[in-house]
Amino acid sequence: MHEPLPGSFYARDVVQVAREILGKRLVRVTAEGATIGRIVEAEAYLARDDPANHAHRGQTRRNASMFGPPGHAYVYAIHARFCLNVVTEPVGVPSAVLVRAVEPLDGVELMRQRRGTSAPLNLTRGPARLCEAFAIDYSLDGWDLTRGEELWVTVEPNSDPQPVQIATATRVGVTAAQDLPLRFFITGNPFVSRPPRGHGR
DNA sequence: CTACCGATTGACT
DNA sequence: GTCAATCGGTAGA
Repeated sequence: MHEPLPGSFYARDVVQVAREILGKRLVRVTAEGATIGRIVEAEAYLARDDPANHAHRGQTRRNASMFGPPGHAYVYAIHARFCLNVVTEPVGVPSAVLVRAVEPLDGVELMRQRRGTSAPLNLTRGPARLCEAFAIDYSLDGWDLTRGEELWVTVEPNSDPQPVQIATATRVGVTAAQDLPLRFFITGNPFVSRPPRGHGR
């Protein structure tokens, strides 16, 4: 139970991984305890022809993890907050999936303490919020998610007989390649960070 | 060294 | 809906 997904899950096309990681569980274990959440929203960053990818202009110290093995974490900071990606595709191909939101399943009280708020929707809805709730920072950049220790992704037990319904939209916040349909989320899940562009009244 | 700026969030009108 | 705090990464002088 809570077996980590193998490297072969990540060593595939980044869009396929971004879609299939939806509905999986993100597990984080520290001395404080465990937190678990269902991944409900993710974005793909392509190795080629994607100017929104941090690796678009080549390898730097920051994005080095994206050039490493699939199934490792790429953690970066933006606006003084952390975001979590999982590295995909073979070594040397800098693609990754940004985990944008999870639905809290276990360890909710610990998430509340770390976030300093009790409103459920504010705990893990958004890439930097979920990192704070799960105590994810630079110390986990490059971490091997296939080890099944400290931080990993696992298949949800008692999977729904019906597969999750996936919607597609444009990525959030990017200023380059704004029109690429590379954001994926579970339709109707309230923990998705924001409705697709053009939604609402 | 300085200047610019972003894969965000939370406060505010 | 709008807007600015925030700070490390990157590029350039």
